[in-house]
Amino acid sequence: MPKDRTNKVSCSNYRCEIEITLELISGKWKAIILWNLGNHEIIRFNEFRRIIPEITQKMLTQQLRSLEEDGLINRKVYNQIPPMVEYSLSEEGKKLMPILEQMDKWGKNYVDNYKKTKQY
Amino acid sequence: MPKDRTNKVSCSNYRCEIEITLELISGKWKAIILWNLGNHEIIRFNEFRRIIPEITQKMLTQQLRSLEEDGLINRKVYNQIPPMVEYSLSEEGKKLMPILEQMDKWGKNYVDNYKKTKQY
DNA sequence: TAAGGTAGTTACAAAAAAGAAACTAATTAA
DNA sequence: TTAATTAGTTTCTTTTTTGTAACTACCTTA
Repeated sequence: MPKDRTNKVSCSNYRCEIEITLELISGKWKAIILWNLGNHEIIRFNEFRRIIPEITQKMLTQQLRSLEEDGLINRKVYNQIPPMVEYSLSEEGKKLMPILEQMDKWGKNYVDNYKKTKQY
Repeated sequence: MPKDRTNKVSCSNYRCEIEITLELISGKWKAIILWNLGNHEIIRFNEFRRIIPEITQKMLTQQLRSLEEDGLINRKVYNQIPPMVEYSLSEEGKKLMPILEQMDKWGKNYVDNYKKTKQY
């Protein structure tokens, strides 16, 4: 009869806020968007399209709106023609950057260790 | 004419290993699986099913295999009847734990700041 | 007068992820 | 001999995510 090792976990039940955090930055584009905002301070809509050429307008709008709704980025609209909209990290968004940096480091190290056996 | 702020980003092009890291832990179950392994050392297949009751057998196998293939967890099979299979974090997987911890902390703080306005 | 730049929206289609339910094999215990 | 336990597999369906392509409005420049 196996010992029960499922005693204590450091979050309520077995779930935790990792899932929330992960959800906010998951998907094909959100992390790239946040990361670029972390490095550029302010990025406009079409600047994003130049920085991330593969993203479609639809996905870009969708992801930006979602990030805004979640309070990770700010959207500042200048009421002028031609339109000008500036995106930037919110305070909460800025607090995410150390995590993204760690993920970047971990990923680089992982690729170094595994590039012999796996392809990306 | 707007200034071009898209000069330097701290990874090749605009993409970076964040995407790789994120891919490895994304999905509905992987982070929970890793987090629990970080807290329990060893977990058997059916133990996982008790810890995470909502997961189906199919998803559990699928995610465990994927994590194993990516080198984040170890799968140790004891050739006996009834079968016994022990899952644990690999060295690379262990290195992920500080990131998950930070994500947990960030998420908790985020929920504190935003629970007034948003529901989860 | 037509093209180009701004920041989008809309409808539809394809692909990927997740879930439901039934099935497997070997052994032991009742 | 029937049920329970282990660790899964398989097929099919639903849901979610992502992509394609065309369209909008307003103004400036050629």
